[in-house]
Amino acid sequence: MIDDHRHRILLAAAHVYALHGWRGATTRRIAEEAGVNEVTIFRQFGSKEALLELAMRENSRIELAVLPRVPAHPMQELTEWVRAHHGSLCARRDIIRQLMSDASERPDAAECVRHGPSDAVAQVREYVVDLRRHGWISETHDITPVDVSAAVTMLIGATFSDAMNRDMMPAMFPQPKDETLQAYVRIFLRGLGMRAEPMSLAARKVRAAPSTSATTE
Amino acid sequence: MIDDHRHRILLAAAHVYALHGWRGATTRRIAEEAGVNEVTIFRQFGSKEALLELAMRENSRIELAVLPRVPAHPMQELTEWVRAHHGSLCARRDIIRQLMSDASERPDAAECVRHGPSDAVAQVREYVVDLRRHGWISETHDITPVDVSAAVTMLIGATFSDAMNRDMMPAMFPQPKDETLQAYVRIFLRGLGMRAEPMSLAARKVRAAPSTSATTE
DNA sequence: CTTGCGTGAAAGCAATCGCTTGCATACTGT
DNA sequence: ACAGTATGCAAGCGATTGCTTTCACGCAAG
Repeated sequence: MIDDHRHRILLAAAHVYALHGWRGATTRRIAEEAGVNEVTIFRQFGSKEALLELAMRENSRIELAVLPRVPAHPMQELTEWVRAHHGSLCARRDIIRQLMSDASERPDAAECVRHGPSDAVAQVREYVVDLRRHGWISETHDITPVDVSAAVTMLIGATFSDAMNRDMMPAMFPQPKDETLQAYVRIFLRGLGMRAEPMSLAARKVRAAPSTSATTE
Repeated sequence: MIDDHRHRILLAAAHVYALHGWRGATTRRIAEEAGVNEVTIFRQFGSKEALLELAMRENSRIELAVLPRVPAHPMQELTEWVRAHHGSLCARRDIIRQLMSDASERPDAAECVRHGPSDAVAQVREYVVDLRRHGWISETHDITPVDVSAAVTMLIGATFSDAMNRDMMPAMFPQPKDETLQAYVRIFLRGLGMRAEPMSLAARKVRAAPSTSATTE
């Protein structure tokens, strides 16, 4: 029973915070939303600050999908991953927006939102390194390490912007979500100089050559 | 004298709002920051709502640089434009963050922030159309209209994300700002299948072929 | 000199904020 | 049966909010 109350309060706190931010997330509103007396909040968590800190730690983390260790169908794998990441960001959209604006007053709010995109960048960059290692991207091309790094940041950034802004600035997103995300990946891979098939050197690692993976879904 | 007061109050209102959001931008704080008695605010603007509405209308708009009507040095022109756009976004970074989180409570707050990126997308898309018309991008390539549209959204989205997040998530941006922005443009143009020189058909429109414009600065 | 007008200083008002207190009630384990 | 714990309810505290009122001062135009 007590855990049920704590859980409901934490959920309500995250929900109210997502809608109204730190100052707008009053203990009375959270209590009402949780169907709980306001005093219960203070007896269980001590203070509004402690409650929201807990609620954010448990509720602002976005789960990352995993990219395969060795690339088989880059276009397809990356598109699927980007869609999953975009979905995670959308699910926490309001909370992320509030955290980012509250960060100027409560620096620890930034901490909650920092890891998501950073981990995403790290994971995709690792995947791109594997792409090069397995011959999908020529190493002798005129693509510098800065290009690779920036391309990854660009893909994650565009996905982030899409998740945060699509509902708010429709004119910025003339195409439907799914096709746009897929196109992000296509531009990304083409911008990195990806081939339709991996080079002969590493070709033996791939069982069947996926000849259309770069241009079709 | 009276206009000087109004101006100082509007500036202070925008500044305090950028730091503390709607609820945190109290009339007492704004008055203190403006070096003005609190009553003066209400006598001049009527209410906190009217004041902030005015302050936002005058202070949240970001100025857009212009792209040349006919492309001559795409890589260089686009990079310069993206840098200017990034700078405009950074200058209003805090205000944009607050507006985006306040949008769930005050829908008209979203209005202030909507036009910037949308206009940017429209302008770059027009530039890309000109790129194709002048032969910088093959029309017969496997690049669909959705790709073009998404690429533009991607470039603006990555620039937006860079401006909003770079200070908050350093791990997401391992490379320095200027090189990253330039790399965004490079990935963007390469992802669109841009050539080093425009095609012969439209080549006569360009006086001297800028042979290095796609790979160098 | 007088008449407005813009301003500052001080006080205050109703509402809301985070948080506390006191007391009654219900459930749980021994 | 008893003690301990978790909860609800009502009331209230001091602080802060947006906003108002009252009075006094300075200053420019008639």
